[in-house]
Amino acid sequence: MSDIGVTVKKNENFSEWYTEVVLKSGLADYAPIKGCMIFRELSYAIWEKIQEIFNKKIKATGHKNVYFPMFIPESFLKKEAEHFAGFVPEVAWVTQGGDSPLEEKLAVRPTSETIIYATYAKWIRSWRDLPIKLNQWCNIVRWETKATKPFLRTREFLWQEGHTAHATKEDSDKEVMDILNEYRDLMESYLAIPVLVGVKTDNEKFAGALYTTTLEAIMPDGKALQMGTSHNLGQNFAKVFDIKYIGEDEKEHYVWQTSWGISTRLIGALVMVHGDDKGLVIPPKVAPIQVVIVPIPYKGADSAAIMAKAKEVREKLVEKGITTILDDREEYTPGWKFNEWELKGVPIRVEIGPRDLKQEQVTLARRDTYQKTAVKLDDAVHAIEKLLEEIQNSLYAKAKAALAEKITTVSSYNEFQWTLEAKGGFIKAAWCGHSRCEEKIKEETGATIRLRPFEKEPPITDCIYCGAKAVEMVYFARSY
RNA sequence: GGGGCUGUCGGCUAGUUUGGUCUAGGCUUGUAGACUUGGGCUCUAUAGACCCCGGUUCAAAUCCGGGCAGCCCCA
Repeated sequence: MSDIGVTVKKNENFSEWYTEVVLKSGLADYAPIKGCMIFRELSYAIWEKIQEIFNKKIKATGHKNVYFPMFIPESFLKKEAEHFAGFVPEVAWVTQGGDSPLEEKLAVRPTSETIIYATYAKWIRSWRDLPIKLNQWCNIVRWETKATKPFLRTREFLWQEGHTAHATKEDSDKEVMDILNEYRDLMESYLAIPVLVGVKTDNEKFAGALYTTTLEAIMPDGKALQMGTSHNLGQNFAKVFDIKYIGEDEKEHYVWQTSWGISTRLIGALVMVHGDDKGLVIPPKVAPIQVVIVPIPYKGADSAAIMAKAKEVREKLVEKGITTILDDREEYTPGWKFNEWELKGVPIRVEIGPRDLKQEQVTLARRDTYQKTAVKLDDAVHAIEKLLEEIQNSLYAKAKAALAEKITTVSSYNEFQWTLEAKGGFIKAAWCGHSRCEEKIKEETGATIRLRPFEKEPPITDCIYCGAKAVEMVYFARSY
């Protein structure tokens, strides 16, 4: 019996708990290809929600969606040396078509900068062509050799990648920040996952970028998860792909470019941050099903009246734009349904039984706290609307508190190591700004600098590793 | 990157140590029916499996080798 639901406790074996929730809730299944996964109905519906939200945001600021080929000629990928070196270890290649070998092998895109920018070179002539702001939703292949995990690290995943070209550095800087802010809003206001934002160090920046901005969340096991990145590519790609325009000054200039992306990894974050021992907990704003109505038709009770009432409530909710389903399956008992919908993370369950009918009420059960309340039929819709909002806010508040609890400021390397072992999470420490210290710390502890925060704080000590004068406080963590 | 472990009906598993009544057992699920329904009811009937390739052997789910797939732990 117990093996229908989640059998592992979240705080006892986090890793196994995650795997169980993902499989049993119906989010995903394993594919018969190593490191690949099947996005089932539930996770794909969440992904569609994310697409809907983000599309609305970027379209409002003049971006348009396009689709470029998934095959990239080797020669394109090679053009930007740093970019090529960064991606080549995990590129999957197509070397043969039918029976005959290809003249030039083709990369299955690990990211699309090169193929898109080769085309930008063709399209951009004048300052009047700028800015160009395109985005695509597509799949990506990175042939991971490390252990894979559904949503978090798979050989193929889904994402969106935005690619823009601008006349000036100022414009491109602004684009990087605008997108970062939209990402942040998506994560915090919709997915209810608070993030830290800042800039990556040179070691951790995107291969070929001038600088990379990032959004980082913390997971309950104390590991950081990179939720999204927005890069300023400078003129690196413009120079190798020869993307030039004639300015108002009648002179030739290279364009300034940005690229940015979020992936289905976000779904993994959502599972880890909000889920509990009973399964998924999906924030109302991204829940494919927001309300489930479970009728409770006793033998001898007026089942017809209960059903009629259930349908009436559903109609009213649907009218308000609340995604509602009525679970009228006769082969399952209410108790069974309760468990199933909890496993699937539906934010609110509405129970309607003889008792409710008699008192002209419905019973509301919230997924996040299991709290049950009775509300009068006339107030039901309003109460549900309010409760959805409250659940959304409460999930965010809870995650926010968890994030705050997982940030520790340390003033020595000893304390750093001790904290990392005992507690994990983000560790805020003073850093001299040199890659060497960062590398040594990574080697010795496995932690990397996740970000250099935008909000600068004066260093409280010298560099915790080398003792030289520190330039800033940065956030370290072990990460997924 | 390093280490450990696992693969048996759709799911969870017994059997593997010590090869042989294993014609592979149980629970759950599926299907048909009855009974129930406020937290995974109960009963009856029925369906369903040894990951793949090779080796050892009179005999392989069991031992050996390889492959494929998955999980966990550490960095």
